[in-house]
Amino acid sequence: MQRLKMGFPDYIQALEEERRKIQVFCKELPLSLELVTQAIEACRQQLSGTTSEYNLNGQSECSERTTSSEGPVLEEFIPIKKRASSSPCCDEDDEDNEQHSLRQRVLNENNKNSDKRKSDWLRSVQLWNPDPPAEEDATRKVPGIELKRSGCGGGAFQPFHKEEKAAKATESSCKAPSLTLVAAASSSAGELTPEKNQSEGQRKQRRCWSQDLHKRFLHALQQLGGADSATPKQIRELMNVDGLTNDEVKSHLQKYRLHTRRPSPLVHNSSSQQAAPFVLVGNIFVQSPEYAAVATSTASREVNTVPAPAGVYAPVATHPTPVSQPSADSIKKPQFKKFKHSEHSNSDERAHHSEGAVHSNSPTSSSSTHTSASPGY
DNA sequence: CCCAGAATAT
DNA sequence: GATATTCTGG
Repeated sequence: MQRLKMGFPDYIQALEEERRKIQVFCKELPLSLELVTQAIEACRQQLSGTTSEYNLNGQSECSERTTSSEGPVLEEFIPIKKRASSSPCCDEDDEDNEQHSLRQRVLNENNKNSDKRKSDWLRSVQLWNPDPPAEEDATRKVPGIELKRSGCGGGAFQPFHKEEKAAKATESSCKAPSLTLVAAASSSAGELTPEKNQSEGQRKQRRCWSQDLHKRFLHALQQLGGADSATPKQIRELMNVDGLTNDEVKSHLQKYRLHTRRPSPLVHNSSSQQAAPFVLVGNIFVQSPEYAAVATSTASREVNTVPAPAGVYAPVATHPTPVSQPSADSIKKPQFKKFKHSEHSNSDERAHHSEGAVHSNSPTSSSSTHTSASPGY
């Protein structure tokens, strides 16, 4: 009950207030009245008797401070259901059976669920590649708790924020020191898992699509004229990443396309139509006021600036364009099989990304603007 | 048989 | 949800 939130005296007060209200209906709600009255009674007794006991707060042990380092408070959050899911990447230990959920884990430092709005499917792309079991990373091991490393992918989303990434020693699981957005750096060689010889038909090790990897992917995509016209093989070749397989690219491409087409067909509740972070003006995306307000600092307005450079992914803003209500499907259209990309009957076809137009971008400078070219990713 | 893409599985 | 693998069909 709220007892936890308000402390006894307050609780009693609340009860009394409640009783007052109920009293009006004592005819209709005799029992309720009775119950509340009893509750008040009970509370009072306890209050007088054992003062504390409930005392609320209930944060008892947050004890575990992340040892030294940061001083920041650690109240306020308490990861509710942090489930360190599988730990596929980085070392296939997998198999995490028991889970002592309770016990609040401290290490929330990395917990930044700031936004989440659809657009960035990419946000979830992990940062580094599997191989190095070597981490031991910064995350302090809290003595008693051993958080299952979620490896790369796990599900932990690593919001690599444009800024901050720099310092930040307390990275969470993934985040290998390397990588960090160091533009070229890693380059073709470094990455990739050499592929352990997993004899048998073991499932392949999960491939983690690091930022760099994804960049290459995007880059290749651009050169090929968009996700719709590029084929896995071509992409793989362009990416020139050693060890990368067609299937992996294919899979990634599939996901990419998926996220690209319809970011989030969800909640369009009547009343509060959420303002999309970006709006389409002419044929370019710009930040909508609402969002701009939040993100102001960076280049106030500037229409042509497409999505923040950081993201690398431009929020595709597939426009609602609610034409006659799609009613009950459109989400599933097994209908036509392979029409390849080419003819589009008026049927669905919501604002396709401007693939064709993209091309231009000079392959060489992947770093800089990069983003802009993305189809709308 | 190779490949792409969709559908499933994990 | 992200990847991997399997299923279809060209």
